[in-house]
Amino acid sequence: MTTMRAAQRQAQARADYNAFLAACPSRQLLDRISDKWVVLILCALGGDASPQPGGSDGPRAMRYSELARLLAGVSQKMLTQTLRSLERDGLLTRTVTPTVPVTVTYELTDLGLSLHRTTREIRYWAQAHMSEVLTHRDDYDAATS
Amino acid sequence: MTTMRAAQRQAQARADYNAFLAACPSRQLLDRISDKWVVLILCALGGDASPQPGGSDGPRAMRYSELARLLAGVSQKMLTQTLRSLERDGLLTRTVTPTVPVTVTYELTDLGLSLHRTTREIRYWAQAHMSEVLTHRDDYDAATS
DNA sequence: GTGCCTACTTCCCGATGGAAAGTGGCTCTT
DNA sequence: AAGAGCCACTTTCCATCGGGAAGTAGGCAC
Repeated sequence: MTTMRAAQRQAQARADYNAFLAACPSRQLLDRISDKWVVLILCALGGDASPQPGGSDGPRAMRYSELARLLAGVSQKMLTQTLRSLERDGLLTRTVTPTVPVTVTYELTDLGLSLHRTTREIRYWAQAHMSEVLTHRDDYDAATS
Repeated sequence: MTTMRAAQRQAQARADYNAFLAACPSRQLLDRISDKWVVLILCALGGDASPQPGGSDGPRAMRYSELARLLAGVSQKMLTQTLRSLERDGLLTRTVTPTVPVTVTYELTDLGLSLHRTTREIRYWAQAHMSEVLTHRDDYDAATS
């Protein structure tokens, strides 16, 4: 029953959802995931901590403080907020272990992993084409100055 | 000469750029492209106007007003601003044709096209997994209410 | 002239994100 | 028993950002 409902929804999705329409739910979802902290959190939990494409050790659970350290510059407020919304959307799980002091770990779900395949490409693209972009910026600024 | 310099920069890129570091230029670039309007503009110019993955007619130049209509909900201010920054970064070109009234068209460059491959995946992901996300949201809200 | 067209640009204001300080629960020290 | 410390937040305050609406520029038609 659940499976059928999911299959039906999927079929409906392919037919109805269009992120170009402002009122479409998929547009809000696109807005949500087109966010720097979302991309970086998915990359972090996906195991892309090292700079090179080949440097991934696969997805792994991470502690809150570990994420805060890796995503240099994120405020605690945004980190918590973003993690909560990703948890609500089913992209990751939040696990509280009653050690002392308490340990909270975050881990990608299968759904989160499927999006990670794309967000990792965004990061790699930014790193791989940085120099090209820098050159274009120089040209543009020189031409418009 | 130009080619060698590009190759050198590329080599340096792979060695040095890491988007997890707040001060790294690639981090700012990641911030820039992890933006809903950037994703939608690239999708629009990449020819993804129809909702289905198979519905692309390939990249094409579009007028300002055409983009404004397709990206429902974008303000003129943000559209202009985002297009300018994408032009500066070399992802698209802006062409003014002195018709009457004036015609301004935007078209992806090769660099823009290479990023479009990824942004289109983001849109498809949002549309394909919308129902799953909706289910998770219901579950989460039911559990935390 | 007046109006109309496209493609912006400017102004104002409410929403959003960052910095920093505060909270709570538990344990270890003195 | 009273601090002190640690982790994971939560709250407060303020600056910046983005949206809505109105204004601008330049050219032609009437």
